[in-house]
Amino acid sequence: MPELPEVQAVAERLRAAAPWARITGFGRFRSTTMTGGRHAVGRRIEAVDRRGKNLILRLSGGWFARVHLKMTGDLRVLPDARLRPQTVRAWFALDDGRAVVLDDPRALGRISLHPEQEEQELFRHLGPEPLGPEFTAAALLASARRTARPAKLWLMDQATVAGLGNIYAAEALFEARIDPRRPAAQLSRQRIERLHSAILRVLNSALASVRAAYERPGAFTEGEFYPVAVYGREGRPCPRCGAAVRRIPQGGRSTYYCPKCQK
DNA sequence: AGTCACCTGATT
DNA sequence: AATCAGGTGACT
Repeated sequence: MPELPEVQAVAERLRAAAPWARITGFGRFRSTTMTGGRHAVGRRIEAVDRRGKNLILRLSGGWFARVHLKMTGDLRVLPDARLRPQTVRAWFALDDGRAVVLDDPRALGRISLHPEQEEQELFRHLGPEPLGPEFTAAALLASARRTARPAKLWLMDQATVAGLGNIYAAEALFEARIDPRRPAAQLSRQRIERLHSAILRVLNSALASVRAAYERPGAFTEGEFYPVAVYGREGRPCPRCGAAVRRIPQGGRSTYYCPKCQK
């Protein structure tokens, strides 16, 4: 599921479940799924934030839970902790009977508990929030000049900008008409400006789609909730020029792009 | 800078 | 049986 827009929607949906009761216990699928769970017991959730693709559950008494959904995770509230699907890999039981659960068929998602002083260190490797004030074309240009990597791999690096993944990196490059294989350091200032605004457009429009889908149960399982131009569309016509969309391996995963209009 | 391990399930 | 999957950190 989750790149930045999906993680943001998860955060917003969780916020709607406030006010929170106290955490009375926790459970986990394996010891690696959640670490430090005991530090959450007796505390209350005070806020839900997002940093890149991470969720932060701020707890009373100066602690927080960092949740990473990885490939297939979802974090939500169930009305009854005892009625949890098999794919729930970790949960916090609340004293009103509800539970906050990490539902993750693939079991790659992780939760860890930390004192608030550790937050800076924990997220030190993350670049600017793309929808925040620090993400400017100038900052993106400076980052591009410091790397030898192809544009797509550079964009997916969480140190470049926090929250883009395989889908939205490909979509932003399509939108900006940039070949994903082109070394980032070669991109002109004008192209970087185009890319910067493409990232904002793609993420904002995905966010609108994801929010709409969340208000309609089942929308995610129906497949297309975001109108992708190239991702997963190998061989289908480019919506801009009609040429066949191509799929190439980059960094061990698939990149989709239009060979005719991305230069 | 590139590859692999972590996991499970869907698809070919 | 093999390959692929919206992620990332730990290895060569």
